[in-house]
Amino acid sequence: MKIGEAAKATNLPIKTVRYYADIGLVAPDGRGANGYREYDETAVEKLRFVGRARSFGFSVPECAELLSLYEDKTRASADVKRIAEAKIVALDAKLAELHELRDELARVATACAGDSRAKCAILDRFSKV
Amino acid sequence: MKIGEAAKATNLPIKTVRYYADIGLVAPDGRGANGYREYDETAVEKLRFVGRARSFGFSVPECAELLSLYEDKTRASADVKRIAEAKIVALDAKLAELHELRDELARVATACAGDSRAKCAILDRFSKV
DNA sequence: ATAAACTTTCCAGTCACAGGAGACTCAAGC
DNA sequence: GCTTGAGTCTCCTGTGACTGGAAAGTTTAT
Repeated sequence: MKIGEAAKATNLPIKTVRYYADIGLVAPDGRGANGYREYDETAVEKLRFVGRARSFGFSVPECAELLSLYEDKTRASADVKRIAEAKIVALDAKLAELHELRDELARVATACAGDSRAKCAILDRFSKV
Repeated sequence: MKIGEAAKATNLPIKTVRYYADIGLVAPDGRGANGYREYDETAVEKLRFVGRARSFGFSVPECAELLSLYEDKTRASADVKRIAEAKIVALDAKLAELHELRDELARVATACAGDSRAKCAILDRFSKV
């Protein structure tokens, strides 16, 4: 199939599919006589794989690593587990901080009277003027 | 305090602090006679807030909006409250998304044997939609 | 036959920084 | 007083992961 169809099938922008081909992350099956990229089911499968991994917060180099693990079925799954667990630790830290930020913002919101007065206790604390 | 100390206090790279000053996101308190940026506790507080907000995917313009809650005393508090509450909704959505991501990743990581066997639930999960 | 849609390459721009050069300033040690 | 090293300044370029657009060729539908 051509790049447009592959893009639709993987739910990725055409530009992104082309970009992945350019950087050698997911190469198309080959080129047609007209020079068009040809994607077979395997390539589409890899694109889907990468798309999902990216949405999980893996960088492109990490995706390349995962993809190589994916391609080489004989490799130990411990490698994949190690990468995933490192990612979970980072996510937990992010979650904790996000909660903190959310609560801080909520404090600001509740401290606001919500009327037309330009007075806000917490804002006063931060404002220097 | 000078930029290095401010950077250390906020756990941000010096380059980033300078960048925020350049684009007017978090201006230093002023400049010393030698031209060095001077940061007071208010500026440091803002840097900390921005640092956290940025790490959750809030763009710089969005951070500017969040900061305006602290900075703009002339804004009616109803507006402040409205903006704050909209951001809280966005934060909650982000929280939920991250939670989902984290749990999904944790689930497949535990399912992954982590030994030398070729089968890995993580990779399966990526490839099976 | 022609128009619309699709694909190609190439180049520029984006966002939020990061790296490095070259010059200036400051505090400490000799 | 001088040197050394660390810290800071501005300016310029590079990065990651795309995204947009131009100009040209190809395919498909009417």
